Amino acid sequence: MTKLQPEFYLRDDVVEISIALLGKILVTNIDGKITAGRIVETEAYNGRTDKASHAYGDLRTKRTDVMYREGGRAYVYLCYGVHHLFNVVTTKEGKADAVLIRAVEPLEGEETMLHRRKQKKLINSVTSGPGKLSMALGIHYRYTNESLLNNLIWIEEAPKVQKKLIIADKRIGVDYAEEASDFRWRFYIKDNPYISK
DNA sequence: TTCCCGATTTACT
DNA sequence: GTAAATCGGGAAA
Repeated sequence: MTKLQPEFYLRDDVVEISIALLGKILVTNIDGKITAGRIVETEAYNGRTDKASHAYGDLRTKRTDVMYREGGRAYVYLCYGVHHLFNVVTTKEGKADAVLIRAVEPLEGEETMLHRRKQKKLINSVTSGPGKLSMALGIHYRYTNESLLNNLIWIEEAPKVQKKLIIADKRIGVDYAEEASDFRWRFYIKDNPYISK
């Protein structure tokens, strides 16, 4: 399989990259276990100008610093003190754009995913949400800033998803972001059972 | 240092 | 349907 290269992440439109990430394969090699899933749901966060983004208003702190770096690395942060949310940092250095991966469809390492999720049976709830997929794939916020060109967390090439199968809708959980909460920057593959609810 | 709260999930009533 | 879990980041003091 072919790992996505810097050119993919360095394109200048985070929304375009969010759409392009649908169908691609997110792979982790953590604790000696390979797990992989097909990306079926994403959300774009448009850096410093997006009220829903952690970098809004040029906010630059220890946590958000990684968003300002060059595309092609992970931004993972702890949400509600419980969940590790995985983002792909995109575009050029200084823009602070990122794509939240909201759901994947398991492809490899299902047993490991179930074990990490403390579930017995493979049903859609194993990876149908941003906190769930991180737990299933073993992604911890200690991996923030990790390069996606290394061999811990990476994304592999896969055929483009047909345009007619891609749905654009409002982002989830960003009601506080005023007009930005209405932007249709959430993208998912139509009828896929692993979409978050 | 204190205080508030979140790009969520799960287990309840 | 509602609420609890749980803790680091960021703002205020």
